Amino acid sequence: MDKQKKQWLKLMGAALKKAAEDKGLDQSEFTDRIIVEHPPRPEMGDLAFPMFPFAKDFRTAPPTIAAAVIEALGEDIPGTVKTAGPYVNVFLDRSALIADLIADSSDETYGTSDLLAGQKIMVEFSCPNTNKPLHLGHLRNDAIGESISRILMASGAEVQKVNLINNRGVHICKSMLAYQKFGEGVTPESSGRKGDHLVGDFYVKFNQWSKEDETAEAQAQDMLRKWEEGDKGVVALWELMNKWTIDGISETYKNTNISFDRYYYESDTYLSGRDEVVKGLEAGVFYKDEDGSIRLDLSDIGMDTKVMLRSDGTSVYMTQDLGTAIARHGDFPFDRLIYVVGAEQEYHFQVLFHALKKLGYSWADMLFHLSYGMVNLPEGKMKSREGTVVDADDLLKTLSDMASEEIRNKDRAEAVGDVEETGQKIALAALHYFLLQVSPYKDMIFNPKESLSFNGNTGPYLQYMSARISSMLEKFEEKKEDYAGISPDYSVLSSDAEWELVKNLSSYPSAVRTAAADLNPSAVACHLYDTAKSFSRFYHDCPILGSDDKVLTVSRINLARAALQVLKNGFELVNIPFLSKM
RNA sequence: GCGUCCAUAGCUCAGCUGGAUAGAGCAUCGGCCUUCUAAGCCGAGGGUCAGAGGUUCGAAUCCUCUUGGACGUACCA
Repeated sequence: MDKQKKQWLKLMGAALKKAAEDKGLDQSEFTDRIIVEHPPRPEMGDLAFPMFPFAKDFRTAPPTIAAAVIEALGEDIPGTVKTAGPYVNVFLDRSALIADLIADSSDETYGTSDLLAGQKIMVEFSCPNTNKPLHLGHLRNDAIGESISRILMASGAEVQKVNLINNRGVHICKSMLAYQKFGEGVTPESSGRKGDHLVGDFYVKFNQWSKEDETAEAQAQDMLRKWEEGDKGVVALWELMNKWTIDGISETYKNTNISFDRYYYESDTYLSGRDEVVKGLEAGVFYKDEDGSIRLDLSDIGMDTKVMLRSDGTSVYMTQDLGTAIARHGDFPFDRLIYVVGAEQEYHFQVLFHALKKLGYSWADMLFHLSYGMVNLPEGKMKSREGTVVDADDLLKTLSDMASEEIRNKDRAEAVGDVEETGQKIALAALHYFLLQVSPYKDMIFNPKESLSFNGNTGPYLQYMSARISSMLEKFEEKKEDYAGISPDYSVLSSDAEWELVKNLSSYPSAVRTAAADLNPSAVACHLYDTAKSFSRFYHDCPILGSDDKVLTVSRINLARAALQVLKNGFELVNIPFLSKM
């Protein structure tokens, strides 16, 4: 559709100019002000050009201009035009557009572009703590980060996905301490408990214990100090338990199709961050406060001061992020670094970016905080203390089980083959679609009862449509000989349902472009829903294999194939597994 | 207090750079399985786009104020 839009913009520009000349006006910048739209109802046309903006220049009512423009367009145009009050509505040459679509959408490159060619973009996301398993909030982060990365790649950028493991700090020591006291040597192997959950259990245990024993917090601090000093026993335990957690979390990543090109560990970067702060102090960017801490003065951007290094010389979150950013630019000289991090850390990133700028790093302007909203429950925030946190693995398991049960209830077990595997893929579709259909920056509500549905505007609905197309195409392949030598004729695809589907499929690339420009996967997710819905209507209204007209069958098959390709390509971008059967 | 963000159907969410009668799903009610998978399709009801001003030929969209909410304003991450 892009091609046609551009073509019509040009035609419309020329026509406006001609109409202006006829009136004795000389307005050469008309073309910049032309707006293309889509009429609200299909029977009104495919493209709409409002004439309001030119009313002043022409000193005429828009409908009159519309008529003049149509006059100026003449007869020799690819399609037909009609005035609709102040609008010039265009009806595109359908068969030409369909032929273009079929040709363009033949493979996985449909929807990709070179919009960001040559750009190196680093995307940071997930960033778990190593003291507990992932929860629903992480799943949103992961879904956004992974999807954004894929969308940017599809737009031609060279993308590096990075994860920062927060494996250092007193919260880690709390799990360790509880393990020392109550663990009795239990391991993930001996208990059969997934490593991250096992470590998380001890984190919970610590919090219970600290209520009874008021020295608990101090003991944890003491352990952190020992860790920083390199105490062998503490470091060994730290390494062991970190491995458990990371192994467990990695399994969750694997189950959700999330991956990283590179891992950074806070334990590696906090020291280099400290060096940077010291350098910054010497350079006069930072200053030493009366209390001994090293700070950044932010009064120039209307904020207070911020601690870069504690008075005892230990590092804070900021210290570490400073070191990490600098290390990253060395590893991968990015044109853009996108931090996918919750909105509650906006202040932190403002300070971080400002600090880097003041330290003289020219690339500080290329840092971007993709600030996303929280996932809340109907009763409010998820609170670990109240045990209302939705665990990622539990949620996935619940969804998978529900999907598997659904398969059996519908007597599809035999058709799909591996019920459990299919169930997992349906679960992923449900989850990722649910998380990505919402604009990232908005808070969202997860209602377990309602959100776990597989009907309606959901991921499984999208999968269902792709599965139906697949099995139909399979059937077509079986009787392919019957259609040998039959060529498609797209002028036979004249129903509303077909045309709506064609228009949707044609605008898929622009949905991907929007998603890339706005860093918003929901543009793709929502477009795919429209695709599935359009296909569904087409499929319902238009017999394909059942038609006696072989030309019609072949033409519709090609359209269905295009729909499947769009769904498949889009699924890849929003991390929804494709199923040929369900 | 100050700062940032949000407010669209009973609920969960779309609504592209301002444009024609504001859209989906869920829920409610009513149709459709002798025909390509009913996880489907079709239809009905449901809206003062939080409120008030303003800009504009034209506002859910831009500006100002008010109200309600979230988050932040740590030598936590």
